[in-house]
Amino acid sequence: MNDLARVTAMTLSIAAVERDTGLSKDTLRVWERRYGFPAPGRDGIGERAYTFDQVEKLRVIKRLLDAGHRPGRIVPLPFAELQLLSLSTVELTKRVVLDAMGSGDLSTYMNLLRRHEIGQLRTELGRSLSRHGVARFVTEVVGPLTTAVGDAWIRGQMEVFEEHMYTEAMQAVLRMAIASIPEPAAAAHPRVLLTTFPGEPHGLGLLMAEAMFSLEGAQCLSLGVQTPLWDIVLASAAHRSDIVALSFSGSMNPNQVVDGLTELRQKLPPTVRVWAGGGAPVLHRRRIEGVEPMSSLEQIAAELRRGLTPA
Amino acid sequence: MNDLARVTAMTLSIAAVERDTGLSKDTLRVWERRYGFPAPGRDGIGERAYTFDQVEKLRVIKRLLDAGHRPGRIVPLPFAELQLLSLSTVELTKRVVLDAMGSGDLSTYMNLLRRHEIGQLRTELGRSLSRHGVARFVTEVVGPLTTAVGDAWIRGQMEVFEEHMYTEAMQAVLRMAIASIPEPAAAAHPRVLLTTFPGEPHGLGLLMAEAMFSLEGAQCLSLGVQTPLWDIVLASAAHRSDIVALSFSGSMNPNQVVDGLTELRQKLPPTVRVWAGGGAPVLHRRRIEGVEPMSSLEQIAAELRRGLTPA
DNA sequence: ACACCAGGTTTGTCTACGACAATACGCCGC
DNA sequence: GCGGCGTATTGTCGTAGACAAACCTGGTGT
Repeated sequence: MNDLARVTAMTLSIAAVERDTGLSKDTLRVWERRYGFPAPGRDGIGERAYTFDQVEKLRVIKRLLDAGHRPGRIVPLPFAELQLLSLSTVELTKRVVLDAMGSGDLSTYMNLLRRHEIGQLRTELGRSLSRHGVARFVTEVVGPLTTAVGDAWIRGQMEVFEEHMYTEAMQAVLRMAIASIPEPAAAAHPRVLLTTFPGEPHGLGLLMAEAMFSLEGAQCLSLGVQTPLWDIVLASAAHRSDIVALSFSGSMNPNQVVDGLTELRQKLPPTVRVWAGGGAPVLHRRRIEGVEPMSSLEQIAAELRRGLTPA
Repeated sequence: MNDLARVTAMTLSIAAVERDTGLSKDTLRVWERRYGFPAPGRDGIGERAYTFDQVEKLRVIKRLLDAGHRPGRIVPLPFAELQLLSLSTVELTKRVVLDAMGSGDLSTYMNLLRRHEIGQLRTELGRSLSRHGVARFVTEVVGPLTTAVGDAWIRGQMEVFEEHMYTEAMQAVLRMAIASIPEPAAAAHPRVLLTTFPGEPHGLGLLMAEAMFSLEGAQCLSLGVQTPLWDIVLASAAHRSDIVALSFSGSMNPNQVVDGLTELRQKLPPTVRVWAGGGAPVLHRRRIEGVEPMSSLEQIAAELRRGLTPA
């Protein structure tokens, strides 16, 4: 963080590495102690100074962690082996990709994205929306495509900025789709509050859910992403919501998911239902009292049609 | 984080407090050492257990910090005095509010927001957009209104969830406005990449800027918020952008702003210009070599019209 | 009265290393 | 092959001290 480090820019501070890799400072220090990597040099004042190569390797490691590998096994590995591992991780998720590729023009969209033809991508997505209607577009295109994009990222075949481009394009299309759904008659329909927890930046799941809810006539109020817990409670009261719907991606820390949901459940009145959906595996591995896991977008519609009699 | 704490839910762990207040664990511990507040109890395993009252007070303190107060002065103060301070902080920002209120129906929108009439708010904003056109809508309504909302939050007169509601409603309107701007003829216009740094979650500034750029015929590519530094560089290369435009709100840590901009400037080719705008005071207090601070939305249009001859 | 500089205080972040609870692995017996 | 139990792994929290950068304050010069 001193001038030398900044001017030469050959090294990064621990805070910069935390920002770039998503690994906490505590974790970085404890890995250094335990596995001997990363072993940063020190700058003039004795603070850790990481090289670009180290950060590069850390990013690959982070991806592999998210894909299910364990630190003790992979952190000590040389860079080349990590890259091999990245590719072989394809196996774990092959089914999803095959599903995705089988069901339509997903590969078309993926190719447009890879070529950074964002305008074209948005046009094609809009066309698909018109052709299939909102419901099928969301369940058969947006859902699988988003999974495929996340998957490509895990395998190291897609950069973060490409995922951002995808999110931005899809967001534009989805918001247009949602705006096209007519407002429901006021009463007799459930009121739904949608948001994500702090630390969860992925908003596409939220928009997909909002579309599904709106199609069933629910009165939706979205707070966007990363709402503090206490504000979810306040907003739920202000909106008089029947359901609080949360979205969790695989990038969320499982502890934060479980702790947060437990805490939220306690702070909300028992009459308010909590629905949790998204790609985070922890949702289905650990049951939480009073929180209903949604395993698919279709389940939203199904549950709503079953009526809101207590679970 | 043990079961006792979770089940009784009368206390929060230090991680939960960091999440709810935005104050780092390090800061919380050092305040306890120095000022004697917060002085949390300990749970069964010796970890800090914060009460709701303490968290409540911490949130007020955080607001006051963002408004320019200093920890040593305010952290030891009793709760009642902090609340008084919150209100008297009106002075600091009075001018902005008066400006805002003077120039149109901003108070109408503020009242709708306070009453949580989000549907109505969106309708009225859409009407205003149609009436004034995109450019005037952005500079005379969105800008001042966003400032007024942030200001009300500083003064403790608006909850975070209300700010989220506002952001969501405005985002819908702005995206529609941007979609209505026709694509420019391909060549001869600058290509602009828009995004924010990690840690900066506020996306409205980005959308306002995108609207202004698009109106001037620029080819915009937005990555949304919180793009890692290195991915900004990659995206800039992929998009062959002439300008990288960043947005910073007052909530950003000044150090992260300066360090990040310095680092980004070094990683980008010198031919790519870096424009930094938004409400963060640090942008105008400290000059950064090769980074051009934008003090207003109007300046975007002005600079673009001046042409892209080197600054 | 205003600008500027020096000296002192404040403040966030970094250092180090030990400890422990929760989770996941892997072995064993069925 | 599959369920249960001991062991290894792993992230986070604990302590306390240090220091650079930012900020305030008071004094001097113009």
